[in-house]
Order: sequence, then structure tokens, then C-alpha cells
Amino acid sequence: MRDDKDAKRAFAPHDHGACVAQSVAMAEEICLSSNVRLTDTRRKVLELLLEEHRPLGAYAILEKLRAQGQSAQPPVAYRALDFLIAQGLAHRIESLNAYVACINPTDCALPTFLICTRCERVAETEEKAADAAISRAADRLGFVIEQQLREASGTCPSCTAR
Amino acid sequence: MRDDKDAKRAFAPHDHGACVAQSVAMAEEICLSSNVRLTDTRRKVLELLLEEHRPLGAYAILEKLRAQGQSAQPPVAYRALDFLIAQGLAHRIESLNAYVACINPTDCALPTFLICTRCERVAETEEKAADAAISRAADRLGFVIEQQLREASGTCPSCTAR
DNA sequence: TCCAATTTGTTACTGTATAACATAACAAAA
DNA sequence: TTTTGTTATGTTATACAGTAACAAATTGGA
Repeated sequence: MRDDKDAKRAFAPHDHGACVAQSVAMAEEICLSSNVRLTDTRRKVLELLLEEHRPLGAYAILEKLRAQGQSAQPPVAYRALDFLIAQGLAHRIESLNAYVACINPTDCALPTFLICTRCERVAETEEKAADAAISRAADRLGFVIEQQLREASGTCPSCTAR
Repeated sequence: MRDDKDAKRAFAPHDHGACVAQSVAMAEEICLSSNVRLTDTRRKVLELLLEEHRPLGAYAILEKLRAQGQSAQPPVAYRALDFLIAQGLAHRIESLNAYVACINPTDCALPTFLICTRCERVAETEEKAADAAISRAADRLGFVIEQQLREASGTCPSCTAR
């Protein structure tokens, strides 16, 4: 089971270059073993997301792609994002209509997002107890859950310290 | 503490006329005691939401207002919705970009939404255990939660029965 | 080498939300 | 009752988010 290490790191300074490189390498592996292609555009979008620990809107991604000289009409971003999400390499933050790279794609099931409204960084935690509570409630009502979504906004430790 | 009565009712047939009337009356009281005005447009939007147990998008609301002969530019809907949400009379469903009337505004804290993808009805439950789990995680990380959001999509008992 | 499937490029469009500013209605003090 | 500050409405224009549809290019096998 996943611990708090990744979540803590998201809100703290760290060797970000290495962090990005490692995540891209991991993504390569995942795609290889899933027999799907991490094409150029898809990799670039993933890198753009990884370079922030904060969510980017689709149109912000498009701007960054254009800044790199890529063609970039809306479907370009949405296709890459759909792909990354399908492979578990990125998540959509519903309350922001924006997207983040997954911090640990090999071990990510039902994340709860903690979104700092000051610095906009996002961390993921895994809350089995929350899953269980919601599942029990659904069972009681005879509701069959297919997808779940949990997001909390507030202030991260770094921003509180300031 | 709130029980499952309201949530069960949301997915089952019931005397809907009475349900709407009662909710509007309750809204009147709440606004009176909060010293805010449930103006004409605000009441109409609330009624439109109450007439469904399903979320309506802002533009669907605008259409319905126009059908009643109201002027209805986008800000009209958004202002009314902002008001209703601020008073706890309505909720925004993030995963649908849509809005529902609150089923029990006098006793509503941190709802978890159960959204049926077949009939589109939405129920609210209160999951203290899920709150607690997420709060514990946030505490561990030093994250101060200001807002929380929980939504689950799936199939409601009525639609499963079919 | 050719085929079929996947991916990309592009246009055009639909849907969601807000900024900005003018006007109107209301509530309380002068 | 006027004036004044506040709250609510009306309207235009625009920003932001997401998708349909189809043509062209690329890729990885038969």
C-alpha cells in the first residue's frame, strides 16, 4: 500500500529534473508493457504536466505546445490527455477542469486529491477508509458505484508555513 | 444525524408536487432567517431544479426560464445558482458541470453525491467516516482542508431493477 | 509491398462560465 | 420625502472547455 511519501514531496521542494526524468522513464515502461505507443505529442504533454506539480488546463497545454513550435489545435491536447488518463499517467481534476501528471502510476488506485489554493500544487493520497465508508453507504442504498471522485481544497503545509 | 431517507427517496417515485412545495417553503424560511432575499428569479431557478431530481446545466436552466418568458442571459442563471449554493439550497455537481437542488438544506453538511448514469438522478448521503478518513490524511500531511468534494457515479437501485 | 489500424492535422462547432458596466429596486438614515 | 449606500438585474461581449467529423500521414504487421 502506498504511503505518504509522494504526497509530502508534492508540496515540498525537491530535485525536480530527476523527478521528471524518472517519471518519463516509468511512463515508457508502462506503455511498453501495455503495448501502446507513447508518441511524441503524448510524451511532450506528459512532460509539460510533470514539469509542474500543479494542474494545467487543456488550453494552457496548447499554449506551451505552440511555444515549442508544435501545431496545437484543441483536439491535440485532449487526445493526448485522454491517452495519458487511460494509461493512468495523468488525472483530471474535476473541480478545476484541469489535468495533473500522476505521481506514481504503478501504484495508483482511487486517489484523493489535495489541492492547495495558494500555490496550486496537488498531492494524491489513497484513502482506503474513505472508499470503504462510501461503498458501505452505496450498498445500503442499493447503489452500484462505477466511478468515484474525491477532491479536497485548502492550504498545503508549505503555504501555511509562510 | 441525517439518515438514508432522503437518499432513498431521490431514486424512488414519490409525491413530487408536495416535495417541491415543501422545499420552496423551507427555502423561504431559510432566506428569511438568513436575512437574504429569495427573489423571483432565484425562486424560479430553485423550482426548476426541484422539479427534477437530476442535475441541470446552466444553459438548460436558461432555456426553461426563456420558456417562461423571462429574459435569460447566462449571468442570470449563474447569479441565481451562486446565490442558491451560498445559501445551501443547491449544489454544484462538478463531474457534470451541473446543478441540483439540495434535498434537505436544513441538515446538509459535506454531502457525498451518488449519481446514476442511467436515469441521471442524484442522491446525497452524509459519510462521516469518509470525512474522518480524509481529515486524518490531511492532518498527517499538514494540509488544511477548506472544501471537500465527493461524487460517485454508477447505477441506482431503480435502474438496476430494470 | 501492400493492407489495416492507429495516430495526427485541421476546421468548425457546441457548451460552460465570467468580466464589465449600465440600470433598477430596496432599505435605512437624513 | 429625498438622499444615499447597497443589493440585484439586464445586457454585451468574450474567455475558457470540449467534441464531431473527416482528410492525411504514419506505423506495424501480413
